[in-house]
Amino acid sequence: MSDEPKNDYKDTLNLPNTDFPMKANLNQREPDIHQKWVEMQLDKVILAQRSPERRYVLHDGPPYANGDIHMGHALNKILKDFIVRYKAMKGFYARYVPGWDCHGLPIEQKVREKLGSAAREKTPLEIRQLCKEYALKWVNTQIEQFQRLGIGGDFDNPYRTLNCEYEVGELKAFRALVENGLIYRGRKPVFWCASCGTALADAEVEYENHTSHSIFVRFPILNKEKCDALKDVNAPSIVIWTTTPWTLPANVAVAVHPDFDYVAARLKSTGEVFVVAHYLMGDFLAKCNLGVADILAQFKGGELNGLECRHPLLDKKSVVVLGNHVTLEAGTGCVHTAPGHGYDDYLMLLKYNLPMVMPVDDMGRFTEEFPLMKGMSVWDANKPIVDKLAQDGILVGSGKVEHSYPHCWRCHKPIIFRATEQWFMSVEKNDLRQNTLRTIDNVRWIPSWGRDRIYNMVAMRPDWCLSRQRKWGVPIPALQCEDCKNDILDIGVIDLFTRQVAEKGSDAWFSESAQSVIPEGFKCPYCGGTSFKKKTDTLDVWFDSGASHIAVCEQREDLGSPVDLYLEGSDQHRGWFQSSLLVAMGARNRAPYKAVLTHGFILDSKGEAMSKSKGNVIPPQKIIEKMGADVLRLWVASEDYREDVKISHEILDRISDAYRRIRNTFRFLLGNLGDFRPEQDAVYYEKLPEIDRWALHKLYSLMKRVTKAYEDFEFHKVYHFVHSFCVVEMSALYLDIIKDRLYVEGRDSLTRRAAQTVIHFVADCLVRLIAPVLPFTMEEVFQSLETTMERQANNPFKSNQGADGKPAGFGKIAKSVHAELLPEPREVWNQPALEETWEKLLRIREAVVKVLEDARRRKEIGHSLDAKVTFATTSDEIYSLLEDRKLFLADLCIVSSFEIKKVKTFAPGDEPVEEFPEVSIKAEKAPWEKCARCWKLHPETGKNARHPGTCPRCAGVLSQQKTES
RNA sequence: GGGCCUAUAGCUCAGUUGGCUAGAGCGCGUCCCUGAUAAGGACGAGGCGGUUGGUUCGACUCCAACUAGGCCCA
Repeated sequence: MSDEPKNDYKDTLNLPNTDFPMKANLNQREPDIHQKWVEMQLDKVILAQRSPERRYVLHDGPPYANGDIHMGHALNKILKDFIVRYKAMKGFYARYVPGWDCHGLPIEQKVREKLGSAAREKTPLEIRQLCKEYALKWVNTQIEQFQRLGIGGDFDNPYRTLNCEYEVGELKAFRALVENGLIYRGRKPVFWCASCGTALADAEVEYENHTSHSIFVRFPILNKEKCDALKDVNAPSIVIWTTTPWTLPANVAVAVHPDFDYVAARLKSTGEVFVVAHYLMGDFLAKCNLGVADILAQFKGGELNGLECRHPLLDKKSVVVLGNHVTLEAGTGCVHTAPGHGYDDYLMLLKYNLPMVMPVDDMGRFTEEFPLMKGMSVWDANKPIVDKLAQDGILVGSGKVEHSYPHCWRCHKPIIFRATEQWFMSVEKNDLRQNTLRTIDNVRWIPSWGRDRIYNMVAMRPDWCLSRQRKWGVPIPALQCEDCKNDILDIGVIDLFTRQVAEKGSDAWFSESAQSVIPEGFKCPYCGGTSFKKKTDTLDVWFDSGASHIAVCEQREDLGSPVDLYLEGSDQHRGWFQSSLLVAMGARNRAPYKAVLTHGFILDSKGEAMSKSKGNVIPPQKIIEKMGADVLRLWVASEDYREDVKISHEILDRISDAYRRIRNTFRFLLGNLGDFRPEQDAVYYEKLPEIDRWALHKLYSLMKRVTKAYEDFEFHKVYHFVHSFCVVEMSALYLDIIKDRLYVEGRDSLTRRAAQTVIHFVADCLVRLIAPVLPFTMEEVFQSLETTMERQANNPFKSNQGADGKPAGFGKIAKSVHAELLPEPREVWNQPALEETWEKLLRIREAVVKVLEDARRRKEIGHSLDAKVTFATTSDEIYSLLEDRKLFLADLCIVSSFEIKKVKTFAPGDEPVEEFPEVSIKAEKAPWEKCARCWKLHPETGKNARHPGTCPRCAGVLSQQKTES
């Protein structure tokens, strides 16, 4: 409010000016930008400028269409988007077709849940219709959510596993497997609810407490002479422990661990000899009240291999097998094995080719295979079986035990494990397993341990059970012969059905007659029968997605198979990576991908998994709303995703800071380019001041490093390089130093135009370089830059500036940064010698700045321009380094005066600085007047009458300005 | 219990084949600026390298065990 007249020269300066706002307001701006992309059909615009010959395909693993996306989805899709956008800007015809997994139990379950008891009255077709509506609703929701994240790709033509075309492709894959003889009918134990009469999926099982019998049963060894350790022992029996007496009729073997120590122990009381694990002997004797026993022999479980025992209930034998699943946690270390009633037991069946015995029917009653209790429910049979064992002297001990036991989610009755007929894909036939293992080594796994992970799994995995007793899925087109009841898979049937699917979708299996899929003259291959009915099993959903390379990539002309990259979470080594690989190997005898990239999981700040119960879940929607999708994307970029990634509010706050820093750097660049027309104003490289060339060298180095990081999929390096460039090289150094030139010098002066030339390059290169990571913000910058520069077609700038003669992408009026090409660093910018010199120079600057800080603490100066620096050195090298640049040193350190002196020794009080023993630096308040315009202190300030209060330089600039106007 | 993986400052990351007083940026604290201003600059304080053993003249780097955590199985 002072009325003292002020020499205000502010209006004569070239201060930054831009419409590009400091505050991002991403939550509002991002949807607008996305809308623009939709209007201009950006994806088509990009592809139109690329050649399909040079193609890059990232094939999308389909998320399951049953809910809002979570952070894991966001991580996965954003990473994919980085790659696709990068490849597109690299000049590739980059294709990304998003997909959705639409079939399967969880959706069917949700639909049935909603229907409640009404579900029973619905026909399969009605249920399927509801499932379809449910899935499509979520597909559409997720499309919106992914697009809100800035994910590009063909969202107009995504693939959905429920589409006819997809189902046709999937059946094609299935047909090829059938044709190659890989599909067979077998038995496998599944969860079974005897009261509902149905198989249950894992998700339909709930664990509740249950009281069971706990019994120890002896298996008398019939051929002890086969085992050296036991041949001299009198009448040894192996003892097993079980909590399900009713499974004993299905016993075919006893499993022991090959490496555990076992003993033959003779009871002091009765002289009976029992074989149990050494470690568990005491526990066993106590639980069965058997008193003490003498150890007669001790040996490894492996020595028992192949012994035969008498079956406890039936007139048959039970063999001893070796299994690593045997533990010493409870029981006797000898495990009753009934392959029809347990998964480990079933694996033993596969390993030892044991017989499959299944004396229990759909309603949980014994069949004639266990005549003694035929027709009796297994639950009712427990007691009589225990009694019978006791009666026969086979029971060694018994009691009750309460433990958690699987129950049916619907009727809450305890369930049983029971082998049923299923369709399998063999991993052994045609050497499939070995071929697959070999193929694994021809795929690039990133990180490399992915190879070991999937290799071990494929090496160990059992045959793939493909059938599900469910309605919502692609039906397995199998028929059953009405005469001999055999199930039949026939190529002719599959083909007829596939033709129907192409028209009507897989609903046709339920809507059309069996007759309609039976080829003319078809006969049952087992009995020659001619009447058939349709079976109603559907395919495992993992088969749906596992066939996508055939159903989508092979089907769509511009994709093709194998594709360049699959990119999913590391859990997919067991899931999609493997299902896709097996289908491809079985059907095509090659891998569906050239490379597989995996990311880790999202953890909270403590490194723990996120869960509703822990309350540490951060939904992506919340972050987008609060901070914007670009901030979330920057977070993805900042994390090394090959390991698990952490997210927390602190982390996001840090990222948000980094985002603002990058944004503001651009704002400063844009603000200073308002009057810069590259085609007229750009300065030749050779005429640029040294520091400008240094800045371009740094830009060159940044571009090289960032490009390499993109190539290696190391986005956290992209983030760190870019952020550090903005903070260190630009804000703290170059931009701070050139402010004087930009603001103070004449608008059209060479030195100001030189600085603009550099920051123009920086802005133009940086905006493209970061576009894949921050698509919204960089589009905003790019548009602002375009308007600012009024770029022209046929820009002459490119022809006279690039020493290598290559256009750097200038000169075209592009509508979107994402349709642009990445900037090519110009070779002239690369100046390693300059860099080396400048490292020294900058270290000296650092020392000077520290001395300035001392002066500031002494309250001698405020702004660094208040200072006058006197620099003395005993070193010839340092002296000449500075002497060569003496007119520039004051600007470099942003001080008003910088004097250098060569000295022999330092005077007292002129102690050398810590970093340089041969350098002494003094900073003091410059004894001159401050120029009202440029704020530098200068001896001649105020001597020009026409421009009071200014220094000679400013007076000159002002006179010039007058002439111009 | 098995397969694969992780562990460096409050946070995100660097540390080339074992040889440094373990680095950077952010954040934090203090100061400066008020012509990038809900911005910008400077200085400073922060680390027992998850723990314990071993190999070595020397280990954040190699090996083993343990602990904590992650994914997938059982």
